[in-house]
Amino acid sequence: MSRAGIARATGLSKPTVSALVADMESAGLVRVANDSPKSGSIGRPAALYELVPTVRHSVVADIGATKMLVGISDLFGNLVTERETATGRDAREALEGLIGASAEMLRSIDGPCSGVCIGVPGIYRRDRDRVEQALNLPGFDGFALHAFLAERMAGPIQIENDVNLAALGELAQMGAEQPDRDFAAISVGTGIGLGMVVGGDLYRGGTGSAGEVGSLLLSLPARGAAPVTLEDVASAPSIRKLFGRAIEDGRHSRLDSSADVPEIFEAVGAGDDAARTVLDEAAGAMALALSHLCLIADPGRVVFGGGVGSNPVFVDAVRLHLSKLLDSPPELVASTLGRRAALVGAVSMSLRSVHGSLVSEILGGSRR
Amino acid sequence: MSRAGIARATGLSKPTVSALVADMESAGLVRVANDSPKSGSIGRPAALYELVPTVRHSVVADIGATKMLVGISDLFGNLVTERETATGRDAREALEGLIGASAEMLRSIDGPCSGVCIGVPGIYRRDRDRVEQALNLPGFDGFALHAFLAERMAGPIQIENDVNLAALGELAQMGAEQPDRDFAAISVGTGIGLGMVVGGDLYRGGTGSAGEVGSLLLSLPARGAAPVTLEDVASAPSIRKLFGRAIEDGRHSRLDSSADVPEIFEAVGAGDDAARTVLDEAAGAMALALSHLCLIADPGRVVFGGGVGSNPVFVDAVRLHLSKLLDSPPELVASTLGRRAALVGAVSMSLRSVHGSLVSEILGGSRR
DNA sequence: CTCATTAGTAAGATAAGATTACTAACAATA
DNA sequence: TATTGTTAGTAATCTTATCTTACTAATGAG
Repeated sequence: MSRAGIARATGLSKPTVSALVADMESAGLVRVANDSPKSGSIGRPAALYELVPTVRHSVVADIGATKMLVGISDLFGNLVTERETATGRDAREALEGLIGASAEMLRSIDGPCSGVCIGVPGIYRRDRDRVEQALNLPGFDGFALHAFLAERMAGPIQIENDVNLAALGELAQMGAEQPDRDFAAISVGTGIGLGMVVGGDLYRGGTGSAGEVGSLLLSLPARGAAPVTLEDVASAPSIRKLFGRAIEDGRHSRLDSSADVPEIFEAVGAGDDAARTVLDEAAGAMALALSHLCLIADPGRVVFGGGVGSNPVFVDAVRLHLSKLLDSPPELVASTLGRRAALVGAVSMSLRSVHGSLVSEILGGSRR
Repeated sequence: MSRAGIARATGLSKPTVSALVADMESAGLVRVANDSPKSGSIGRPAALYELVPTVRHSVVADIGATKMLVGISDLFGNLVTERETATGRDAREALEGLIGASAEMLRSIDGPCSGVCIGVPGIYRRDRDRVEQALNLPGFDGFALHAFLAERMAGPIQIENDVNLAALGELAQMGAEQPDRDFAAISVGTGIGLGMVVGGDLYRGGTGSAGEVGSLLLSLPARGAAPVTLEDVASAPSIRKLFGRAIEDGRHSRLDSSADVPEIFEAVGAGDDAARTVLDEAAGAMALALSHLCLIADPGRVVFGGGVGSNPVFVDAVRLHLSKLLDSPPELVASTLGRRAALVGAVSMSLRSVHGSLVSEILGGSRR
């Protein structure tokens, strides 16, 4: 963007913009872009300025049950480095792996780390600095994550639920094309989670535990009977279990009773009876949950992610079931980010905070 | 608030504040309060300034199915006048009654009307200027409310769903005591509606139709069977109907089969069998819907309003059922605002806009 | 080669607001 | 009762971010 363009966009005068840009350039925050046109259009060619992407780097990570993604992001949100490692046996091992990997990756970068954003598979409560309901990873539950990391890493540390980060990732992915600032991202894999974006920001709820749709009840449990939740029907382990049971019940199938979810879903297209039954059950339950979500929160769009959720066969089946439950169902799409969704969201979240601190730093500097 | 206090609160210097306050005082927007202490504490006594409540008035209204509340609010949110009239036969008659009543009430006020906020029993779509799903009032559905009112009334016109306004009303009622800026207000009466406050603001959803919980399905409808919604079990008409049916089915009761909802609820305490059954069914369904709401949106508190909802018997029953469905259920309380909830909310909403326009007016004036 | 057009700079003008130092008005205390 | 400490408010001056105006720089079109 040129100085004159900034002046037009902000309403500030050209001299003011020039002075500010000069300050920022001498501070090393911006530079003249290489692709500034020397000619081509009428008038004096503009000197296009761009952020120097390397003045700040942040560490981003997504800690999963078995695998962990760690990366370094620059100011543009480009992942300069990225690495996938095993999570390890427990929380401490995972975090030490994370710290080691990030330290090593930061060595190839000049300048310090100016922020950390990590996604965790559970509810993180800022007020108490505790991870809750992190069932997948031993030792995570009740862990004081912020205190642990603040001692060992530089810069402000942000911790967020992985599904919420995935929602932010989808927001970043949609980008400027579609300004869909209100939507929901549902992740269906080992568990089922929901992240909601409201007005371009994450919505966390009153106590920070919004989006725990895995525990959604499919109906009022009969007296004494065990309640049946969405996760009992539509998560990956449940789908496998239900498929195995369908086979035992004598349903026809060309697949083995220990088939994997992608195999099951693929078999549906080939007319597999057991696979069809299981998919219908899972998609029907998900559609019911979605109908609740739409009537309560009315997201403009729903993005499905995770191993099960990003499968188009699943999304199509849910869409069909939902159309029977709602008059005007929202747009359902399958995520294209795959397993990197939460990492992309972590980048997006750290960018917000880094940009904010950059602005106040520039203002603070010029006030002196 | 004193000039020195404003300076401390805003971070501006005392001379600046003094100049601004002097401007506002000469413009008639603020005045020295009568209760300024001439003595009592150490130091020079502060001259306490207050907004002049009568510089702006707005018209607020809540249009119900049968009755309509119209009032005039000053800058403090005091209802200077308030009137209850019959809604009339259709939308046009209601609106003409509203316009007539407000014009008459405004005559006793000096100065013009600086804003209008009305609550309607249906979804209002700003983008299309259409009321939708206003089933209770003939002629309302599809009515271009804003265009109609803008021709006949002065100032900016705000139109909002009545349940959303009731939620705002509860927020205003809670006031500064409890800063509960994330909560849900459920209105249970002829219909069932939900208003959500997120971060102190109304949440309307992607298409503006968030909170239509009346249509929430209690379970996946069996193939070919009619779906059963929350409203089919827990709304006032449904409760009466179910009670009548329970009597027909031979349940014991000291009440007539045409008993009213308050009578039915009161009978529960006396051990009435049929009443107990019906209450359990309604409260159970509501608890299921609440469990969905909590898992999805996690409100910090839920306020029940409306004829059925504000009945403590109902709230107690829902609380009991909900405690069986959720590990940590939110606080459930019955509204104390009664039928005036939406009107109070309309006052609150109009205050926000009037305060906003006042600020920009003052700034605009001082810039000249 | 000149003119229209757009980018950027220089120098003075303006005004919002800070700083400093004062006066005003009270309570507490000797 | 006079003094002292405390808080409220004002007067005069100064900073500084910004705008305005008028300029130069660099290009394409004719």
